[in-house]
Amino acid sequence: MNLTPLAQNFVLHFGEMGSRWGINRTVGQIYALLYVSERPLNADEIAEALNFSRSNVSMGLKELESWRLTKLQHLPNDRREYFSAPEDVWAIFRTLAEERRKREIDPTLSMLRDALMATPTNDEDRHVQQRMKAMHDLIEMATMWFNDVQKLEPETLQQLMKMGTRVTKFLEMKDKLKVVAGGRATSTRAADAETPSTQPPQSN
Amino acid sequence: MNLTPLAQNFVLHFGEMGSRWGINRTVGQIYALLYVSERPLNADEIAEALNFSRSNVSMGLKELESWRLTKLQHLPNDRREYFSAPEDVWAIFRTLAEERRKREIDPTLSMLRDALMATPTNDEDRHVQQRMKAMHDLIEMATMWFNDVQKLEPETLQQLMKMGTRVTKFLEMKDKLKVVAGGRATSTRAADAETPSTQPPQSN
DNA sequence: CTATAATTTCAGTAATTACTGAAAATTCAG
DNA sequence: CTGAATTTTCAGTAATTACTGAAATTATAG
Repeated sequence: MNLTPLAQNFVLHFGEMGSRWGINRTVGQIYALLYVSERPLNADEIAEALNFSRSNVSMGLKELESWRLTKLQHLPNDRREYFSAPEDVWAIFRTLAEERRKREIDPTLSMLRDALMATPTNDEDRHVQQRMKAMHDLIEMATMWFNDVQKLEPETLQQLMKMGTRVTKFLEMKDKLKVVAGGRATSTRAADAETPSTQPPQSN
Repeated sequence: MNLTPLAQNFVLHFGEMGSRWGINRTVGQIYALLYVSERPLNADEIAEALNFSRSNVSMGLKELESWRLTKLQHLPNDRREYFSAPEDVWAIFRTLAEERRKREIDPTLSMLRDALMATPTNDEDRHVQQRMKAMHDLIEMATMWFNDVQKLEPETLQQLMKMGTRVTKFLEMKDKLKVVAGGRATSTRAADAETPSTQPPQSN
């Protein structure tokens, strides 16, 4: 196992990136290596290619597995386990986002929700709650949106993204029509994401 | 400066979260404190509230500043600097994303682009490049999309998100028209993911 | 200017996190 | 079963990152 400079470079860069996103360098490198490899690799090959101890690789793989970013398989007449990365970059991205949501966003949301249940006993806490509410609502909305989007076929999503803000032209049109028709302009299933007190329904 | 349990809890949680996202605990806590505080705080107040050394606070604030997440101001008859967090959570989120893009995504894209310029001399590198291309394209598209979206008014964006995947109905329609018009039936059979059998109501 | 208040820097140290090698556990061919 | 191959665990150590206090720097009131 000897990496070409091209692969080497990629792997090192991803190690760095990983560490900026709360994933350790080693794990990032292992992942990058699997990602660019044309065939599944066993732990010894990984250890050799990256110059890590066998045990370090074992731990890294376990970590990756917990993120559901590796596929495990066996080769005929070989007892060793072979690892590879899923090929579809969209799927990878989705998995990662999903996992982060479960681990970090959901607990945060739940903490915020709990905190918002308490009845504030003074002005300071009243203000703290207001701020928490603002954050809670943003996160919740983003989460729900992501949840929706996650169900789309990559192609659809891709199309959507490529359209960029042009989608809004559609909304604007729709809105104008509604306004003309005399109704409330806003309203969607947002209803359950409830907008209390703060804002009156508006149409710009 | 004595934090209420409510604020305390929030601050600690954000410290934890920060560290999972590559921002150190201290910085996360300082930010959270500023975020929930009803008035700007000076460095000493922060140090006291969080039990950090003055110098640690100084460093933390510098870091936050580099992320453009603090506002600095002066109070009448007071030489000290007072810090606060921007109030608009959408703006905060945008700033953060923007900054991360500049620091992490852009360099990655540029690394990938460079690597893709090289002419591969063997099959292995050819494959490595293919994988890099896939990742490059995904990241680039997401970045461009984000760039577009960033320009939207928060309200518009909010509206879009609340619509969730229903925006795709529009695309489907557009597509069907194309197909009928005799074209290539390419890409989006978006629907089969999870098309509800009935037309969703456009407004309630 | 000068004196003092406020902030920043930074070398040293503490705390945390990453990594290793040896040993234990698991797996499986024979 | 047995024993060799493979993987995992984990205590110890290395490396990294965070934090502090003292000293230096900067800002400003008088």
